[in-house]
Amino acid sequence: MKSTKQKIIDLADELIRTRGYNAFSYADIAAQLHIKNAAIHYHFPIKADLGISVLEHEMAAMRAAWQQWAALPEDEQLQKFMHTFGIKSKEAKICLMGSLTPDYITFTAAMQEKVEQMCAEIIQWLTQVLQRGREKKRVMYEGRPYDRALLVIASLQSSLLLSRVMGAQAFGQISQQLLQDLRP
Amino acid sequence: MKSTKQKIIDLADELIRTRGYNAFSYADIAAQLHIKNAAIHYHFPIKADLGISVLEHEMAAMRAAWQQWAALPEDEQLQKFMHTFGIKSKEAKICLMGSLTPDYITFTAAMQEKVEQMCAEIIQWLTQVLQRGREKKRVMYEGRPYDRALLVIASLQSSLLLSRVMGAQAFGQISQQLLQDLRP
DNA sequence: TTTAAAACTTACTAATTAGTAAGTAAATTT
DNA sequence: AAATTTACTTACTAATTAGTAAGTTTTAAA
Repeated sequence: MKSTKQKIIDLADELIRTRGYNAFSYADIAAQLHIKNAAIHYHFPIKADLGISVLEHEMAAMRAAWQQWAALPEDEQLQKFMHTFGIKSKEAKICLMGSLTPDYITFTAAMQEKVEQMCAEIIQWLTQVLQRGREKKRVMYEGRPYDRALLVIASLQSSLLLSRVMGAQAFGQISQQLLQDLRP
Repeated sequence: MKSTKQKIIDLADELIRTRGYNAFSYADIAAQLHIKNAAIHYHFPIKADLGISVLEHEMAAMRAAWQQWAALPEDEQLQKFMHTFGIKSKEAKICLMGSLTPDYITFTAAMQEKVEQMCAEIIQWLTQVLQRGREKKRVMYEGRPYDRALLVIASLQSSLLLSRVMGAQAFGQISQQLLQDLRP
């Protein structure tokens, strides 16, 4: 049985991914969970506290997945990573980066920092996978691993944004092209 | 001398690109232009009317640019297109697609349609440039031109989003990689 | 079993939101 | 010069927003 706090985080996560951070309110959560507005404020005094908790939860889940994949060849780790985006695409959801970076300047300093940390951590992981993958000749590309990591994450992020507008097949089309460019 | 209506559209465009559609209000515009709230409602009865006008203006400007470039070789058209994103990146602004697609489901049907139209038109132009460019051997890539167009626009869109969080150099790093993959 | 801490609800507030109705001034047309 | 249209302002409203203060119930500890 999930705690109320966890239910709030999960629902906030969903609302951020579907409607956006500035387009959901405590009232939306209260109504859906059959609790009162103030109950949310008890767990998360201000909205940024909830936003930060959602980010921390997402990062914990990502780190857990990365650890599970750690022993796999780098090209397979990459495919697993892409697959998580594919799942989101089918649910008509977007990633937290895609949802939160457009509204970035409306956030509190503490939340901006969390968003920055998340982006940096994802890019760092991708950079390492791409670097080792190239060393072991599991993937191929020109230029610096960091730069390629930026391209990959940027493409995946936007593929979710575009999928909701242009149709769900957009994700597959973009990720296919992305993989093609990385084939050894 | 710009009309009040045009000033409202221009300021709304800037606010959408910096703060996001759901994070700016008629009051923000009224204060900056030293007019009253109701003056904006006179020109744009509901917020979606203003949003749609911003989109139509952007599309008109884009079509004008495309026409100017029409005689250039396709790889140069592509570089010009990327350069417009580079300018936005330096201004810490994002493209309308990047700003509006995350909030897509909170829009009215009429505005959703406009966003869809804009995305479709940009992708269509890019598809044609990439197709002709490959025929003339000015650019090279595997797969369908439409799929490659999706990848290109997705990368550019997200490069602006990431630039504000990870630093302005991100745009250059991503677009460099993008061009590398298209080199004949 | 009393105490106390945790997890809420009730009942608000002050600010902001999009949007409207009625009136006014300025420009344009007749 | 009179009539009309355009471009506003004044003065609101009803709903929603994040957030708070004080009280109540539930859970757990001493």
